[in-house]
Amino acid sequence: MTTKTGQGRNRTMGDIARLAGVSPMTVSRVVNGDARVREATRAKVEAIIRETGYVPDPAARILARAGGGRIGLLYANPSNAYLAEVLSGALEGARSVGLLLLIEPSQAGAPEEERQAVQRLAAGGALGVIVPPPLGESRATLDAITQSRMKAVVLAAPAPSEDLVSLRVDDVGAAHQMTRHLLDMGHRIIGFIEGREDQTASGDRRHGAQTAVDDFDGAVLLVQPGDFTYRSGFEAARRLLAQGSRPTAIFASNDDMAAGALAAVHAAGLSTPGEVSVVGFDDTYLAASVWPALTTIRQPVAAMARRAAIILGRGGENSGPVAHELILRESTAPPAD
Amino acid sequence: MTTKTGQGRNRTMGDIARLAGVSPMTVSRVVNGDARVREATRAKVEAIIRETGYVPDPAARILARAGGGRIGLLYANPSNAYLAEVLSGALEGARSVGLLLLIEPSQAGAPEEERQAVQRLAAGGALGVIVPPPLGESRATLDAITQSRMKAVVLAAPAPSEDLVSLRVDDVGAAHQMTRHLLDMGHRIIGFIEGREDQTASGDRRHGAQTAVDDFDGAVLLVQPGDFTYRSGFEAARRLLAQGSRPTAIFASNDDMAAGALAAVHAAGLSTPGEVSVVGFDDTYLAASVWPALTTIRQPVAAMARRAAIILGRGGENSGPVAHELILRESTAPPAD
DNA sequence: ATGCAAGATGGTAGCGCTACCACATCGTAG
DNA sequence: CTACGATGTGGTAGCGCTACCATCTTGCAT
Repeated sequence: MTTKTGQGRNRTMGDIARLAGVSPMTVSRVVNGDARVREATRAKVEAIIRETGYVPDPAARILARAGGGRIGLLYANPSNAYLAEVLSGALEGARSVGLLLLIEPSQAGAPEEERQAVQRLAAGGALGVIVPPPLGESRATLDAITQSRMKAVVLAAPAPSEDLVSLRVDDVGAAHQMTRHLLDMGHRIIGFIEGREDQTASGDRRHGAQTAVDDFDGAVLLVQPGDFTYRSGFEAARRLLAQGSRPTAIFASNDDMAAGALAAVHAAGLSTPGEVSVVGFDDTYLAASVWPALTTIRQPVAAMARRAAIILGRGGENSGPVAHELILRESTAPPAD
Repeated sequence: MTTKTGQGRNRTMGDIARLAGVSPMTVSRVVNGDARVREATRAKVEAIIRETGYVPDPAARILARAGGGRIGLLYANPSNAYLAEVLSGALEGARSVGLLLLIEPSQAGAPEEERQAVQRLAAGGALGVIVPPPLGESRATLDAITQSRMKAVVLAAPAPSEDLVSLRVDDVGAAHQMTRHLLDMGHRIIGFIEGREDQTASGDRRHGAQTAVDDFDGAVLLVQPGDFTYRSGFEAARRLLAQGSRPTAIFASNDDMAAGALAAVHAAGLSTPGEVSVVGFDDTYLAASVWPALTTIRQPVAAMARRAAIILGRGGENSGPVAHELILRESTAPPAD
């Protein structure tokens, strides 16, 4: 296979440099968004890049940056859509700051596996790790990370220590806002389905809902346990609906449980939102595909992951809460009276 | 039980060589399973490797292999639970054959975007692409791939041409098996909710179900259109249940629609599986989390992706159907009577 | 013994890119 | 009009690994 003409062969940075009449170094700077390149030069190089469809070789890049410039993303097969969003956000964020993303499978609940996953990342030269749930609340993973002296950004969980940055929405505030929304609509008896106890967000959401109700005269919150699964939402809702004073609205701590609650409401021969409003949390794809579509709280998962990558790259210790959004859909209405 | 002291920085091949008292080249041969290394030498090197927990740097490996050794994974809608599985399977497969996986976002339905995504992969030196649905049935993507002269393995869709390998379960056979299962249980009126018309699998599944019913005296299949969403499943099931001769079982072409059907059955005041059995297809996480858990067909998505990576790496033209599995859960029972 | 193929091993040269430092420019102050 | 920091830009040296070829051992026929 001869490749004299550039047709089949992949172009290298040197080729681009020659075409643009600059040195390879300058091309590298342009590609990596280095600020100190004159605007005219940058434009010329960028034009050639666009024209040739040049893409820098990721392998060479990783290698050249040995010891820096790579970050890791751990994932623990959370079979949900969450991961895909984290992934695309992290990918984009990493790209934007010129970092390489090392993706490493872990396995929540298996300490030894978790430790090894972290070590593979460390061995791979990652200087920081993005840790999506549920790994973010796992001692094994967290300990392994600090032990390897890597930085980390934990997603949707509290910062477990000073060194680790955490990116999460204000669960308390969001739950408060959602509850307040139901209250303002006229609901007075609100059912609340709690999430798994071992996740900090569960307690936070409940707390937010509780304070909203407490601040409102004549309103009550009926709490039922759940574990974030559809099934637990179904059962918790069933219990809620069987109570003497039936709630006119049910606030489930996540969308899966809200979907379950929806099914329970229908199974009880009631309508949504006519007789019982149902709301969720997270705004996963389920929320929009269920019928009626769920009013819920949107967590900007992809954006959080993108920001995590950037923090790891640029070192911003930016740990403040991420903005959430109340998404109004069709599963809520004022109570019938 | 593996590593001893994983402390910090990764070792290089040179370190291992020094520790073993051989040259780096020999270590490389051992790592790559080169036959011409004396048994004693190999054993010694392997011992050191095990002891130190050394892992060769994949980037360096690929770079040294003269640009070859990478494959791409295209992904379209990041909110698909499917993707997470494809990703982990592909990652594992790529690793097992020493390939670097380039992950590239695309955008189904936007031909220009799709073309560019493929080109970025080509420019990145990918010698093959893994194409998960729905990209596998998109002309834009497929054309761009052949045009770039890359190999491709299309997941869960028919091979669009001779050059492209396809990895998919036998949809016709699986649907036939599922239907047969319902028939054997005693169901005679079976509702079928079809998938999106533009995906080949939809027609295949319907066809499989139809032939199973046709071969069975006194059984009928009531078909309703759907589009693979929860909502369409809900509505199709509602139509099915409103018919004069109500089906005692509903076979939805995927799990999302089955979940919707479940909700419709309950909304109609009927029980599952007591009065109406409901089955799905795909075995996504939804299938197991819904209540009652769905009897469905498992597509080994991760395994398919792994195999795709291996085919791309080793070049096995292995295009045969992938084994599916009928998963029996709680949503099916003989018809009440 | 001696020669010679086959079997093991080592040395050298990059793969494509980026860190680091040196060197041109340029502007502005003295 | 020189001095000097600030700002672009180029040169050089690897990152960790593997081709490729050179070299050194062996085993065994002659």
